Formats: sequence, structure tokens, C-alpha cells
Amino acid sequence: MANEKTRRRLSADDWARAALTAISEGGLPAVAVEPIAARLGATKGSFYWHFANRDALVAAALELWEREHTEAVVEHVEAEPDARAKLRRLFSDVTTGAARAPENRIEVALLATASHPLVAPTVSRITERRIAYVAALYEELGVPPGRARRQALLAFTTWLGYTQLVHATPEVLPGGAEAAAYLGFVLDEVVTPEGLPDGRPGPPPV
Amino acid sequence: MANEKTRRRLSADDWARAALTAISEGGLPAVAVEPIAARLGATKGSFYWHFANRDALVAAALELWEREHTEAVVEHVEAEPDARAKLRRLFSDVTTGAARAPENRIEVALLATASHPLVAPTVSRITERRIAYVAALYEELGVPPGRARRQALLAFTTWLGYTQLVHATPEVLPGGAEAAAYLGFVLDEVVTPEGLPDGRPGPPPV
DNA sequence: CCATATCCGTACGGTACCGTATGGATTCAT
DNA sequence: ATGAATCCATACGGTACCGTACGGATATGG
Repeated sequence: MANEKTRRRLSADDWARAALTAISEGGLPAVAVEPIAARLGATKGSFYWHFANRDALVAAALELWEREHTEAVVEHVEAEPDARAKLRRLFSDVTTGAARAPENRIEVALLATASHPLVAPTVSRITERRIAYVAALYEELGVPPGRARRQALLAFTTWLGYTQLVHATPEVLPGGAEAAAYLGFVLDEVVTPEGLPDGRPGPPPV
Repeated sequence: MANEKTRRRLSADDWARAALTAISEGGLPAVAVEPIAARLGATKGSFYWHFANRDALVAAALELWEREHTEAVVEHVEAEPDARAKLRRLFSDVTTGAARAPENRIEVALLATASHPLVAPTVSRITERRIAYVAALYEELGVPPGRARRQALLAFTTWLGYTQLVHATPEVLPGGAEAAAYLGFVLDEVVTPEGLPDGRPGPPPV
């Protein structure tokens, strides 16, 4: 009724994006061919032209997510001049991003389904990549590798837990001015605690 | 074939426990009457005698979990003499507990399904309870309420993220001796950082 | 020991989904 | 414009699950 000219032909990418939206709303089980088809104003006939089966759609959605939603942050952060600023920018991007609904829900849904054979490799890959990136930033600051890895792991872990809380029980998190105070607290305690090198050349601490 | 006398009559509690195991294995969607009945060596006829429908089973499973798997830790921790020791014991209990498979998986599964109307109240309740308990420990240490809450939130967040990693991507976590080193690192940085009061009477810091 | 309450198995209809088959519509190349 | 390639809708069979109906088994008290 509303849009008749809108019903153009669909591409495999359209299906993958719709599948991602489905994941964000109902997790992996929500990737069901017929409901997604209905929402796209199409039928299974279209789907099975572009994909062999449901698993292929899940794989395509995961690939799309890994391609688009994980590199953008890094690029934005790399614009900063030095490692310390990058860390702060990363922290800022990532905490405000945790409150953005769809991306957040996809993260949580995929984490929860990490044991699924299709999901496991993707989650493992991007998790390691993220932690390694943060660890590299700490090393750039002059932190020795072992400690840098631990520091990165802790920072990532904190973000992960924060994301979970934002999604599952936002009511336990502080709101308003107290929220900013809390994030400042976390920044000081976890991300750039005292005792961290300042990034300027000099003898690294033991 | 194996056990014929074993097939005694089932109670509602038996069903609830079986549902919990199902959650630990496949999340909330795995709570399906017919498969669970099969595993119990029974049929739906039994189930619908004890429960009105599937939702009632989910509710019973959640109640069971909340009743049994959340208070035990606190009791164990309360055996310690002072707040500082309680915090350390809590941290220890909770990090080794994060590696225990079934409980961990239930936590993760429920977190992921926190938007589900049946799950939301339970998760919200126990999350707030846990954070409040940790905050109380910090206050017992002499930390002023606002800071205590932040500190507790951070500690809980860290545990949550750690649990997620243990479940989803254990390969990014350190193993062996390095694991102990990492946990010691987290204990120092997050749980009982420098600058925290020692719990002995005296003027609390601003 | 039997009458009644309790518990459970079987059989059924209904829904939601997967995947296949097939013919028709649409677009494209020439 | 017309044949071919591409894309899609309809119709179908199959599976897994929910919930109901109902009769039969099993316990339990008098």
C-alpha cells in the first residue's frame, strides 16, 4: 500500500543486513528466513536464490559485522597524535558506543552465542584483535609487553562488563552527572592509572 | 533398558532443575518441554500436570537459580573476619567460580536474555544485590558511600567482563603461571587498589 | 482392598520454521 | 524486440515444538 516502487530487487547484502538487525533484536535464533523475508517484503523464493541455507546467511551477517563495525573505531582513534590521547579517545568512543542500542545488542548477542560453531571464530578473532590493539597502545606508552598485555586485558574486560550492564541492567548504573564522574573514575583507575609512563622517551620502568 | 526402577515420579523441582541445565547448555530457547521430557525419561503428560505452560517452567528455573546460586557465595565470604579479607575471599571465590562451566554458562545466558520479560526482573534484582553487597564491604573499609559504590561497580564490571571472556574466548586469557599473575594484577588495580583505607578505625578520607 | 486423588502416556490439532520444486516475472544483451 | 539470464512468488513436504484431551496407571487413606 505505502510503497510499491520501493519493492526493488534484493541483493545478498540486503539479506545480510536484515539478518544483523534480527540478531540485534532477538539474538542468533532470530535469524529466521521467513520472518526476515516478510520484513523485507519478499519471500523465501528470493532468499534461496541468494543463499544456500540459513547458515550461509548467518555467516554473511557475521562477515558484514566484522567488516564494518570493528575497524571504524580504530580509524577514528588513530587520528589522535600520541598513545595517551589515543587511549582516552578510545575509552570515550567505546563508552558512548556502549550505550548505542543496536551495535551493543549485537555484541552481547554474539558473545552469548560464542560457543556456536559459526560465531566462535569471528568473536575470537575480533576479541584478540581489540585486546592486541590496546596492548600495542600501552607499549607505545613505554609499558613493557607483559604488563601492557595485562593492562589491555583489564581495560577490555572492564569495557565488556560495562557493555553488559548497559544492556542488561542499566538501572544499576549511575545516571546524569554521576555517570560522568563514574567514567572519570574508571578512566583514572583502569585505563590510565597513576604510575603509567607518559609516553615521552625515557627509561621504561621495571 | 539400564534403569527401570529409576523412573520414579517427577516433581516440579525436577523439571525446574532440568530446565536450568538446558539453559546452561543452550540458553533460554533450549527450555523446550518435549526435549526436556525426553531427557527426564518422561513425556509432556507429566510436564503439563506440574506446570501450566513453558513460561511457568522458565519462571521456576529462574527462581531456583536465584535461590540456590547467589546466596552461597555471600555466606562463604561472610565467614572472613574483616572487610578486607572478605573482599579478597570474594574475589578469589568469584574468579575461580567464573571458570566453572555450568554456573558460568547460566550467568552468561541469562545476561544475554536480560531483555526477556521473565528474565529481566531476576537479573536486575541479583545484579543490584551483588553490587550493593560489594559496596557495603567498601564502606565497611571506611570508603565514603559515593566512592564505595563506584568502586563496587568497577569491581563487579570487571568480574562480569572476565566471566564473559572465560566463556566466549578463553584463549585470549593467560594460562598457567601468568594467569595467577594477571589475577594478582587485577586484585591490586581494581579490588583493593592503593589509597584504599585499611579498615581500621580512623578518620575516613574525603 | 478399594475408592479416590495423584500422576503420567498417548494421541491429536495447531504453529512456525526449513528447504525444494517449479513456473512466472523481470531485466539485460544484442 | 526477443531470447537468455536473472530474480522471485507460490506451493509443497518435512520437522520441531506448544498446548489440550482423555484414558490409564500408580499411589494413598479409610
